[in-house]
Amino acid sequence: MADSLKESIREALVSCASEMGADPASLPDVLLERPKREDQGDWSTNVAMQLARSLKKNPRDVAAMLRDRIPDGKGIDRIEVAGPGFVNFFLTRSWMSDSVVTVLREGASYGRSDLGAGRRVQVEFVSANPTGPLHVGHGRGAAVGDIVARILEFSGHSVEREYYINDAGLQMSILGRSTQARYFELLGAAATAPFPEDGYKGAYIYDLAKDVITEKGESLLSMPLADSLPYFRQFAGDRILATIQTDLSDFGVRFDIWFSEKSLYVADDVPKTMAFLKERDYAFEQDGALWFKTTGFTDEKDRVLIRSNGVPTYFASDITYHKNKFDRGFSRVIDIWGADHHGYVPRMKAAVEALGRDPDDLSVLLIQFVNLLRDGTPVAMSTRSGEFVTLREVLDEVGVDATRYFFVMRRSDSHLDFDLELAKQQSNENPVYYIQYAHARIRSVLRETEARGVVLPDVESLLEYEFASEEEKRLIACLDEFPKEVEKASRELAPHVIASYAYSLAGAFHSFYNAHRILGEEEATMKSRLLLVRATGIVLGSALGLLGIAAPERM
RNA sequence: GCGCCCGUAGUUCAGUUGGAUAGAACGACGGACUUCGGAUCCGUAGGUCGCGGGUUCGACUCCUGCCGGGCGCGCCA
Repeated sequence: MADSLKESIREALVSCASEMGADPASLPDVLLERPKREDQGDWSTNVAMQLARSLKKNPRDVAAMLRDRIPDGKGIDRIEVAGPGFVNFFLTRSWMSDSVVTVLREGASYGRSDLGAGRRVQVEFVSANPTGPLHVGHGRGAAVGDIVARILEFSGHSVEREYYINDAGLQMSILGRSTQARYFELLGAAATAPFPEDGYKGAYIYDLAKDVITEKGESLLSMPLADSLPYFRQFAGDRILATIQTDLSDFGVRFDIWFSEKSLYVADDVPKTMAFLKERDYAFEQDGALWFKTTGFTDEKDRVLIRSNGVPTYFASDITYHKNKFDRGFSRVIDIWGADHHGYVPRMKAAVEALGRDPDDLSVLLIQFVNLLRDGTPVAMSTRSGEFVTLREVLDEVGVDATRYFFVMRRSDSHLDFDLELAKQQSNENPVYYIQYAHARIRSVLRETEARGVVLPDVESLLEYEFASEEEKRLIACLDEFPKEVEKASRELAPHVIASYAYSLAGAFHSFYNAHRILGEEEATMKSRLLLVRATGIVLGSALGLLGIAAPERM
């Protein structure tokens, strides 16, 4: 409906513009929106005001001219000029059954689009060092990344999900030495292997050390520390990665590729990339180090790639890794980082440009911190001391669905208050259950329909029916919005758009359900409402699917 | 000191090509169907959109100065 309306407006616009001597090529895009108020029509456009600006005409005159040139019929009841120059469209009731029929015809693919035109997109997220369990902050990144990937798939992209394992740096050695020290400590030889100053103090290190004892007994006690260290490092790293993988999988987050940083060094990719940059004059030597030349890019100063002691920086690894990504043929790469890395973005963009790509081929999504609360008071967390709330603990306490929803209910780049008690509550304070309850209710009504032997009519027969109530109208308008909301979420990489959409759809349904009976109504009304209920179930199911949250049959 | 983000109802937050009377949830208060699920619904109160200037027909939105909060500014990762 909106599309054909847009076309009519477009034609009228061209006709007006040519009469007033404007260049038809420079006309504004026709933007249709649903006004907030009933008396402002079903659809509204501000193009008249847009056009008036460039023509230096009175917006209301342009609007009136536009109104007179849009043909009646085609579902339009009347057109009004309002306010400073809005053109408001009041539709005949038929648009509602049209919309419901569209949903029912398209089913689970309603809302899908080919916005991405099948382009290959990579989403890299979480990528936490395998030096400890995932904490709450990682959880938010995991939820956002996973849902962004789902949204991109739904809007026609070919998506790969990747986890970058930082297994090459100093951190892994510290992990190994920490585990080693705890091993000796547990076996009463703490003095032999003192705990490193910058070591990982979390209790999980003791668990790892116990596991080593189970595997190896006391056999590592007599070995020189330097000789057993590689074992500890490998063992601890592997175990922790396995834990991370289990946690993510239990959180409903799946990865296609687990990419090891180490593999970049095994294949000599880092030196090759450095040579690549040098050849193109983007890198130079100074003070015994190799530097990335920022001149000409948006970053503020030159950065070290290879230290004077010959050890590459994290930045060098990262450039190499991103070159590797683009070499794999992705047309777009999305990185999801903690917001504390925001200063790193210009540098990485500059690097991408030096690699010969458009800097916009890389999108970085910054995830703000999670402020964990219990009954309104902050839960103390400190990574350094090893006291932090893990993702696992939150999942065990509040469950997957509520955790996912809470992580994406706000914009990713704003701080998030996560109240554990609230998330657990199965009450009206909790939006997750509100949404799921709507779905369960829908399934329940449809089960009851079947039990009473009511046969749903053909979808097409709905076109003869006119929905009349405010609640039906609001619900259908909401169903109608879904494709646009998906598009917006996809364009802006914004999962919270879907989260709040699901909430309003559930709300529109609850209002409808409360105001009207379905079963037992006069036949045409009953069957039309049943089809509406079914359509709502489809869209609500899709929205929940995008969020990776269960759409329950009953609760 | 420089840079990025943020400041909207008591609280937590929506609000992007600048548009109509700034929205929602929670909390508070008052109500609802003897039937399909009350984990629901309906209503009321609650705002100088941090403050001051500017741009214009029109600013929560754009520009600018200040105030307040977060984060970042390494041959760390």
